[in-house]
This record gives sequence, structure tokens and C-alpha cells, in this order.
Amino acid sequence: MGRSGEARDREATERMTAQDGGELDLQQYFPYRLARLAEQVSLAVAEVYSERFALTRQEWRVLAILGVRPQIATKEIGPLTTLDKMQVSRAVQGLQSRGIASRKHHPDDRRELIVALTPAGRALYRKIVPFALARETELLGVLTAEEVKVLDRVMHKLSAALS
Amino acid sequence: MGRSGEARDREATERMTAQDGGELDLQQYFPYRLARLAEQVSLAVAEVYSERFALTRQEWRVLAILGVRPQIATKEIGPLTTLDKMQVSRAVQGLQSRGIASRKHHPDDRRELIVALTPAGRALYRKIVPFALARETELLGVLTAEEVKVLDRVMHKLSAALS
DNA sequence: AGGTAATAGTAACATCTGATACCAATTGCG
DNA sequence: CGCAATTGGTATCAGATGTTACTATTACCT
Repeated sequence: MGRSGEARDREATERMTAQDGGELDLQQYFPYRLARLAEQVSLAVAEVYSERFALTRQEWRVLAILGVRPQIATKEIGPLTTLDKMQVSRAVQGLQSRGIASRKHHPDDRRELIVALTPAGRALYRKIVPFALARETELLGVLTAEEVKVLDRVMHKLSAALS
Repeated sequence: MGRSGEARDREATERMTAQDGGELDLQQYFPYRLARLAEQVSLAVAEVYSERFALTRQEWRVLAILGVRPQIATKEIGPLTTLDKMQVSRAVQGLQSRGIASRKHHPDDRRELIVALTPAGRALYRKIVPFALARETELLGVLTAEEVKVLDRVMHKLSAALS
């Protein structure tokens, strides 16, 4: 006889968190563990763009978008990178000041700025991306195919639950 | 005939990342997705301690430790919370300034400070923790027991791979 | 014991980040 | 049309965060 889904879920939650009644074990607390892991992963990836190429996290995200979407309006970058408009503004300025990106006004709406990679920026992009992809492959390599599949689904589920 | 583990892993990685050769789709890039998810989760939990009780993330972590470990030396808090000693110092000062925690010198080593919750701090802890645990339960509730189990294993594996 | 090195914690400074208000350009509506 | 409202982007300032160097206390070494 199968137990109910609810009972199974509660049991699993207890296994995850090792919680009893009214106490909280930070080491086992899922949000803490997730924050910690994301931090570790972020640091590992940052080695690629930060230590080697002196980019901030925000600049790296914008660069990643520009590599795929040349001629993008600044206002479109925010939603694609989860950065607010101030962060985008500063990141793009940072890239521009190093000759990685260039900006020009949109001809039909002179408020908007259109951002694009310079040749140097495209070269940088092509140099960094393989390292970034390698990091990801390396990381996911410690998981089985099944685990990766479940992880993918789980991340979508959690993200959706929080929107 | 079963394929090799390596082949399976590569295939899974491709499914996760939807990458072809030399391009990087930020939306599918695992480190980005993880950072984004951790951010969302962090925000959801922060509603509990930040909006309702005006604690910073660091103060909340220290409070969580103090709830379980009364009379802890400041220097032990860092490793338990993944905060550096300056962050711990400031968090503890913040808690103290609001009457949540108290400090005294270690009798045998007057460099060390021993931190403890005040009665008001213990009351606060008992008030917050149920909400924090509820948030976690709510979140993990969207997953099946099997998914939670795999997630737990995956997080351990990834964390270990990065240490 | 005496002097050097190490440790716990913090002050002080520099930098980053977030929030608000602002300017310029455009849209919409009477 | 003309003027209020909206939009894209940035300057500016306050608060948060990281880094360095410093003080006080203890440990170590000969």
C-alpha cells in the first residue's frame, strides 16, 4: 500500500532538513545551503572572468548577452540578466571604458542606447566562453545524467513556485 | 547495450545547458540559474527576518546559531555561518545594539568574546524560527520526496566538488 | 623570564551597491 | 499643436561591504 503524497513529502522534508520541532539547524537549512552552494559556484566561475579578465559579475552577464545578441537596446539587458537598470548602466559603462562594448543612440528614439561589442569585445567573448562552459561541464560532470535531469526539473519547479 | 557513464553525462549536460559549440545561453547556464534561484529563495526567506524583524542576513545567520548554541565564542561563529570575522563582528554588534545578544569576555582568554542571546533575543528567536521553517517546508513542498532526496545528494556532491 | 610571533576583535578607509531624484527625449491626450 | 505624463538613462548621495592595518592579549620559544 503506497502512502499518501503528503506523507512522503513531509518525510522527505525532514530528511533534508533534519529538523525536529521548533529548532533550526542552519547547516541543514535548505535556503542557507543553497545560498552557500550558489556562492561557491559563483566564485568558481568568477575565477574565469574576474581573475583572468578583470570583469565584474554584472559586466560578465552583460558580456554574455552581447555575445549572443549584438545590437541590443540597453533596456532589454536588464530582464535578460536579472540586473536593475542602474546595474546595467554601470556594467555597460564599465565595458565601454575598456573598449569592450560601444554605444550609440537609437536613431528613432534618442533616449535609448544601443549596445554592441567592439571587435576587441568579440575577441574577449570568444576567449572567455570556452572557459566558462568548461567550468560548467566540469561541475555537472560530478553528477549522473539522472541527477542532472532531476536538478534541472527541481530548479524550474522552485523558481516557478517563487515567481 | 548500456552506454558509458561518460556518454550519458555529456548528454545530460547538453540537456541542462542547451549549448551547442562555442556559445553560451545565459538563461540556460547552470551557474547563472543557480545564482538566480538562490537569490529568489534568499529574498523569500528574508521577508521573514528582514521585513518583519529588521534583521540583516548576517544577523539572521548569527541569531540562528545563537538559538542552538548559547554561550558561543565569537570566533566559532564564522565557520558556522560562512561569514568572515568582520561580518561576524558587525552582526553581533548589531544584535547587541538592539538588545538581542550580549557579550562578555572569556574569563581565561580576555581576547575572546562570548556571545549569548538575551531573554528578548530568545523570544525573538522563538518567534522567527517557525516562520523560517514554514518557508522552507512550503518551498520543498512543491517537490516530490524523490526530488528532495536527489537534490540533497546533488547539493552535497557539488559542494564537495568545489571545496 | 623576555621577547617575538600569533590570535581575537575592531577602527578606518576605500569601494561597491541601492535608492532617490533628476534630465532629456518622447508619447499621449485635450 | 501644447503641455502633462511616461520612458530611458544617469548623477548623486547614503548605507553596506571588503580590505588593511592596528590594539590588546596570549602563546611560543630559547
